[in-house]
Amino acid sequence: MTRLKKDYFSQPTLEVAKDLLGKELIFREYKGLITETEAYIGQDDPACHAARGKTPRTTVMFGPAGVSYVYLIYGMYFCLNIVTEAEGFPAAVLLRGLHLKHPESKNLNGPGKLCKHLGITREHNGLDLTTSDVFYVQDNSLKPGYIATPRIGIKVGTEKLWRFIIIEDFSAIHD
DNA sequence: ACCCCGATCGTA
DNA sequence: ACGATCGGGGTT
Repeated sequence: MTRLKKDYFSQPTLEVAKDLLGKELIFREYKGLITETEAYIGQDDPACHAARGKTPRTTVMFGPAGVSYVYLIYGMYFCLNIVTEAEGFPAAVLLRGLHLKHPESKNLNGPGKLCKHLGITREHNGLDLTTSDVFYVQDNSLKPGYIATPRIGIKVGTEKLWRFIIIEDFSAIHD
């Protein structure tokens, strides 16, 4: 059991997005298994926030891997991403689902619900998950099966199957 | 300064 | 099917 480091998040985004399934997200007192992700990859991906270049909001996506990208969506919800790939290449993995195991068992399906329940807001944007002691991803031995589908809520780039969902039911698993 | 609209979600 | 709610970013 080891914490995922810079080298891990620097891999190709699709690899990271798939491999993060089943890994443990730790945020303060919360711990849960990642059950759903989406990949947003570079300026050729029209659905990527950084598709039209670097702006104040998307600056962190151009930065080093393993850093959080948190943004406000629809004026009401926050979404949590982890930046991937080489510095200068804007890409990230959106965390869309978490099977919370601690301090309570709860299925957080949806990026807005995930952030709301954990208390993740704009103030958690730009944090380095590879050095923080309270916000990071922990490796484990799980190798869950998954399916790939189009990404949710976008109007462009829908032909890419860049959403990944765990098949297994983790409701009975605890550490 | 203005305006459009979005990587969502709960309610109807 | 739809409204809530507001900031990012392009346009005037």
